[in-house]
Amino acid sequence: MSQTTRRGYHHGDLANALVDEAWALARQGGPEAVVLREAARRAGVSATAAYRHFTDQRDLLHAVKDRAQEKLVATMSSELAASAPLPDPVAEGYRQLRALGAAYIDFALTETGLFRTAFCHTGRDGDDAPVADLVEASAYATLSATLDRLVEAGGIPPERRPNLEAAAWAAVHGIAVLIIDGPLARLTDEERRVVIDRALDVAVAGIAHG
Amino acid sequence: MSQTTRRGYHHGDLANALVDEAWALARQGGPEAVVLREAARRAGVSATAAYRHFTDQRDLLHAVKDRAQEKLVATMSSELAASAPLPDPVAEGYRQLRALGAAYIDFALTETGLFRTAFCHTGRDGDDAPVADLVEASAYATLSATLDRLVEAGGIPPERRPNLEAAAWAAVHGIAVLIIDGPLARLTDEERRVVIDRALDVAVAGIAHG
DNA sequence: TGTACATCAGTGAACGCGCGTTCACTGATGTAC
DNA sequence: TGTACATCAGTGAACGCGCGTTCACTGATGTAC
Repeated sequence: MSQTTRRGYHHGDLANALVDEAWALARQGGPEAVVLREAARRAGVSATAAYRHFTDQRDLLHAVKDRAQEKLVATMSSELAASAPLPDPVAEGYRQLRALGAAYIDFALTETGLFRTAFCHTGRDGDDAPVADLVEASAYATLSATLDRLVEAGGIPPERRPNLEAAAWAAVHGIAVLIIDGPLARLTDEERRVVIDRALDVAVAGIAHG
Repeated sequence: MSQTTRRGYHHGDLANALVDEAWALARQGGPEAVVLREAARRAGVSATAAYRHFTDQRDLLHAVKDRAQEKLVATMSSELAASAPLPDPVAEGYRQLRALGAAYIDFALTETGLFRTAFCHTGRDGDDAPVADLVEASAYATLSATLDRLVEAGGIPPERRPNLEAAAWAAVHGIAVLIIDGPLARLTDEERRVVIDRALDVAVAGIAHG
């Protein structure tokens, strides 16, 4: 398709086309599937051409990783926005928290390749983005804001507020990873649903009482 | 070293020697570092010799994976046994739960290569061991037994018992993964200590109240 | 509007890498008689 | 105790693979005059 939009010798927007193809590879096979030569092939271009736009294969992978992270955040946000708020602000805060967690896990299970890519090593300097980077425009920020609202509404005493992001994140991330390629991979869909539900209950209860 | 114990043309115990070397590779570089040729090299043997004892590179990796899982369980068990019990059975149950979680995370952070190997794909049939397999001789069994004791002692109402293993496991696994190569990788040692502590508090509270 | 020329964005052949794996082989070991 | 022979456990050369990457190149584009 990017091939059909190509006009003549010059591609026009090869950088984006390559990321698109790499994205498709990642989506289907995770970060290991992001092969520079294959992305170029699919874009209808010689492998060398990629080096006009990316310094490295890692550079290309990193672009996909960024996009995958954005997609995760966008999915969570939109799922949150789509749901109906509750009148009680405390209940509403907890509902949001649970919805965020559910959306995170759902993304991980339905877009496994992208999820794994969002959390892969690219080996690039500045990779393993420090939390500081994540605070802006990320799942972390959304989560953080939700927790803040919960404190304001009186749902969580302020002295228990610190570091709740990490605890909440760990709970949902753990479930996602254990199901994706850990010991919970063999569960049936129904068992899986139950386990996810239970884990979310426990996580929310932990934030409420711990 | 395995080279020095070698007597003559026949090695004597090449299978174990290869796993030892592969183990050392995994310990230092994770599952990707388990290179059959390198393990053979280190064992002082031609690469081909490995095929007398393992059908595949995957087969060798799987042996290391098994051993890494056992090591994780052994570490958790011994750390649990080494700590002082509390008089109150409920408090003791929660103390054990927390100690197990702490040991799990500690193993993940100090033996990262082995931890990652314990949870890697080997692509072998029967890999991604179903939970059923794990119930015997595993971290899962230890956790399960601890939760059972907690129910018996009255620390958890029986109706809230189901699926707590997965929830607890997810919490500690999530923290470990996020720190090992996720967004929490850049924390200082002190921040890390605080985050782990907080996450354990929240997880235990969740199990107690959720 | 036309031309000269720098720059940009591609090409395609080639390399090195290190791996896993196969092959035909040979030296060592153990067992039957 | 000695010998024949099957079997076991190694050897070393070689292959194919597909990758990332470099190289010298050429076609297309845009700008100055």
